[in-house]
Amino acid sequence: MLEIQVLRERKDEVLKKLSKRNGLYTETINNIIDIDAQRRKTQNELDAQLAELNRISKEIGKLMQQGNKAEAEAAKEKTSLLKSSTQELKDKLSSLEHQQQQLLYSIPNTPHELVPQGKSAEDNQEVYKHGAIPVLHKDAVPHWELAHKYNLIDFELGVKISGAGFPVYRNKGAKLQRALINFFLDEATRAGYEETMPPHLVNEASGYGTGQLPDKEGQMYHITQDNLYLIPTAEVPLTNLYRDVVLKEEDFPIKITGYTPCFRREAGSYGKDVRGLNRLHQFDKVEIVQIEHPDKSYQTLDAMVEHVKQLLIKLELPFRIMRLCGGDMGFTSALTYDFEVFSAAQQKWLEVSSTSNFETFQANRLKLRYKDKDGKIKLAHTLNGSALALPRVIAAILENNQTPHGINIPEILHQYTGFKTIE
RNA sequence: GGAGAGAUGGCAGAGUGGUCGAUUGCGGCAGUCUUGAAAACUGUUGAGUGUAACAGCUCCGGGGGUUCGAAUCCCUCUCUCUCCGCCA
Repeated sequence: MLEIQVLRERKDEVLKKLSKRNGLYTETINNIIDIDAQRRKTQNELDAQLAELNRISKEIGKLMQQGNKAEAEAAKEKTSLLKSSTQELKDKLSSLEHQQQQLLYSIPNTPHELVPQGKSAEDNQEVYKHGAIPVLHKDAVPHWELAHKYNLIDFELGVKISGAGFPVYRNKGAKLQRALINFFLDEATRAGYEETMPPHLVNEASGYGTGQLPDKEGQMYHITQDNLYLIPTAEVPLTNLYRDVVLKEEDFPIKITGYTPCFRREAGSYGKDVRGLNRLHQFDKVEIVQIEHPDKSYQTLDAMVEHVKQLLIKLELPFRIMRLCGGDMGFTSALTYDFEVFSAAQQKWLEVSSTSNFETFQANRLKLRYKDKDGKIKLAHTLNGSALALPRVIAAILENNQTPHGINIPEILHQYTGFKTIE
């Protein structure tokens, strides 16, 4: 959520930045500013009347103590008019506040100056590329066939016990999952992130904190009986650890990592794009989150991008880094880098990480603040990145490393898997 | 699932209708003292909104109500703790 002061004081700048996104926000923002003016005016009127009411009440208290019943009664008379008019103002105020809040929720984050203009994924900017595209043998097949052939993942069995999008990993397929999770967590620990194991179900307030609610509730599984949501990413519990927190400057940076399964209802998209591991309702991911001083957050974003980059290099996967354009960037983000690995049998790039700086957008909702040197309380910056999401990494490992005799496991994983090949 | 107790400032813990935005202790910060530190002493120390700065206003788990006036009374929701039951 954008800060109302920013809209009030730097409207033109905000509108200019937002112009990189799809959608028009001028009218909404004008509307917000208008409502805000009314809201503040109403607040002032109300405050003045409440001050008067408080003054009279204190007077009555004194009169009662002095036993001056008659004057006390007279004073009471004076309050009745104030009471009804303050009530009216209160109602008006809460209605204005509500309207303003709803409108503010509907404005996405302002893109950073590096964000390219553009409507869709085609307008994203490639900023880095690494590794050669592998040339596969003539009988090479996509990962879902490999998964079947080597008994690594059983999609049909998943359908039986849960439904489409819930694969059952088996044998070396399951062990490869576990190996990757351990590898990612170890790398994050080495980079100074605190390892955590957060809850996989979160409450409504947490959903609001990171921006999944109120707009995107359809993407989350919702347990209505207890009003809990299955997390679509560890970003939600990890970032919400710092909801309603006032940090000290020396606490920065806060670096946390965690492995969790992720649950997504993902209404939409069918056909070839969703075959095999490309799109799932449940998948595993190691997330890295940082909470940082506003002056340093872009430096930190670069460091996080570098961290993810090294993971893919160590896994020997060909990949590219895309700077998302305004039209493709998430609602809450100010700058996002997507990592895509090349899946050689499918002959396409698969997104395996999204690493973003949210600036104060999440912090504003989370009330995640810090006290600066002058004792002023300010919003912190939040960042997060997948490091990494497993399924598509596995798809690429299986496809890219297949030979007529089996699949080679990247060397860095040998210590984790305990095996070097899948035959 | 059943029964009971509770929710107050960073923490502990008072406060049962009228200078309570909140006694006190601890912690934090500043100062005195000290070569320095500790101890002791003195002062200061919640958040939001608002203002040029004051003032004012709001906040004692959330929401609602009673009253001229509520941290204090009533209703309701949520959460926590204790005991019993069940259970990895």
